[in-house]
Amino acid sequence: MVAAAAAATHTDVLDEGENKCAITMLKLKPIEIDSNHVVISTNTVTPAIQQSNPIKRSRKSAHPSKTIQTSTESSFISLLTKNTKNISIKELITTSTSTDDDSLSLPHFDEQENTNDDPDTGSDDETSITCQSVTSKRSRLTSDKRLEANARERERVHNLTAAFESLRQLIPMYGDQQKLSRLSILRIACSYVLVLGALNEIDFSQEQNAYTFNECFHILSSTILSELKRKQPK
DNA sequence: TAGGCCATCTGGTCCT
DNA sequence: AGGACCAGATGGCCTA
Repeated sequence: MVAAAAAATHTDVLDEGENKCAITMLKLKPIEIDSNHVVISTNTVTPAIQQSNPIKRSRKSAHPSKTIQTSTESSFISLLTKNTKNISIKELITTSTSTDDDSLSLPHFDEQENTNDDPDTGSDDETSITCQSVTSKRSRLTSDKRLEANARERERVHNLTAAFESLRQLIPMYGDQQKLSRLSILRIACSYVLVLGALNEIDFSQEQNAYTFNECFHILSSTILSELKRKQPK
């Protein structure tokens, strides 16, 4: 199936016989979709994805300890930029660096007693006062809530990744060695929908142009070729 | 080495 | 009110 689709997509213009062959092959694809499109499941796919890519998982798992401070800093500065338009960039930098310890590397908990002995965070110069006045307007999550939210967000993104992987396996020109970006997957999938629609005499195009099958197939072939050009080594 | 891509964290906003 | 969703920021990996 993959090989057949791959062969077909390397020919932009097909004659009648090849078209019939392509139609026959492409008609097999919806059957696969019908049988597989419900594979995605929050409870089943995500663990598989997590285990299928241990290198990335382990690599990314080491990420938070190294970047939480800078990430929080950037978010903090961007938040300050949003909320306090009268603060200059220089002041923002001063604020972020003057409180660069626990106050930035960890969330500021509402119910946590701020009996911090740290002289830096305890210093009540103008910048720290400004910082406190800004942070008091924000709704902070507790550490447990923050971790739970992070876990949910990871789960959500993992599901998204799993859905992309599932979609990638359904589109033509997918080989085991093929690596397509999410954007490429979406582009090819859109073109593929046009082809499937043409096969069933349904116009899925946004403009309702009623593309012919040849036009749809050409669009699909062009899309695949253009996306592969981005990936394939020269 | 620059750029593309992705995972993760985070805070804000929307929805139920 | 809590969870889902979203966007911004950041760093790591890979490739041309």
